[in-house]
Amino acid sequence: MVQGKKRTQRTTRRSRLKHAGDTPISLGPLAGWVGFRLRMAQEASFEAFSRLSREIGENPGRFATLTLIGQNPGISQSRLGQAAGRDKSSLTPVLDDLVERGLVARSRTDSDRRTYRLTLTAAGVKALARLMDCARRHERNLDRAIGPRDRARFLAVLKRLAAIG
Amino acid sequence: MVQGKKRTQRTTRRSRLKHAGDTPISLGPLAGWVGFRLRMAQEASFEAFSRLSREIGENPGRFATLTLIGQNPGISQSRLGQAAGRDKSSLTPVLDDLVERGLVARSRTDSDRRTYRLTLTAAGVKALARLMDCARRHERNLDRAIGPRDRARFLAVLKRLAAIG
DNA sequence: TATTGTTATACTCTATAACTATA
DNA sequence: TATAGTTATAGAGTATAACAATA
Repeated sequence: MVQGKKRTQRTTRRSRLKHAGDTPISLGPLAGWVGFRLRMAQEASFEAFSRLSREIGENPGRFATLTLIGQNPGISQSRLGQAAGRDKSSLTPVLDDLVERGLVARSRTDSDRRTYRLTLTAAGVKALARLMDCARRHERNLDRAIGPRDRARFLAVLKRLAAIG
Repeated sequence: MVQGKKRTQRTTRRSRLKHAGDTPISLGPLAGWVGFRLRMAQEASFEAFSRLSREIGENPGRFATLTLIGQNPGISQSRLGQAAGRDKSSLTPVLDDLVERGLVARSRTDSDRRTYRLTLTAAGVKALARLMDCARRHERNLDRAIGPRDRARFLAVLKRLAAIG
């Protein structure tokens, strides 16, 4: 229990893009499919961001959580879960970790003593700022691959895809 | 051990896109970032494909493996791992599962008795065909969200993104 | 010595169900 | 009864390290 407390440094997938293999492998119909290419692109992007955030000693998975709390101070854990598309029980260890490391404060409200109000501490604001730097660098790298001409259109397509049933 | 053998039907994230919340949550800078939108799009796409393949009693995670074996008959487990970007040890339970269910055949070679040659069985070919149907339907759904005008360009961008260091 | 595949082990992320305390 | 959060538990997916068999 409370597994989220242990912070490991080597969740990486260093071996991910090893030597591309002797003989090229046939991808068959996969090669032209959006679903497949979407997954590959997302994995590459996540991997690159992980690397950057690990350089500053942060966990890429915490970034979205810190951002959402910073952007919506006083948000409850359940609301946060909804926004991130995760069950509230999944957030308990994440927040335990962030609180223990002094980045997030949980405070009870008077009106409804069941819920917590989540806010960033000063250290949390700082950590988020560092992660934002990483994210900006990361976005610049992605933009370079996308090309300035295609960016807006690409982003619009991604938004439409995220909304499919 | 050999955890891959148990097939669960409820790895789903039914609660993923629950009621979109009373008050809209501010995404802040996340909203305009490719990395974030890429993740959301990929999750939606994976979720949709999971649903379709579950309808036919198949695991979406097995699709790429079956496709790669079907496309490269006689491939070894190590090569397969390289192609999928996974460690060979990660494939052992996956292949145990596929072999146990009679979809894939492992046969030793004479030339090098360390490696296996992986091939699809007749049942494997059939299962793959059913998954291909799902994938085609899935692609049509994605294409509808993308729009015919943007598709080629979108795919090209995804390929470039997958290649970032 | 190096490589193929397996095993033992561990860690992340996620979920459901049952629980406590509030409402 | 219903909701917010926690705990117990489980499972998928992945990795590293050590190992046996083979090269």
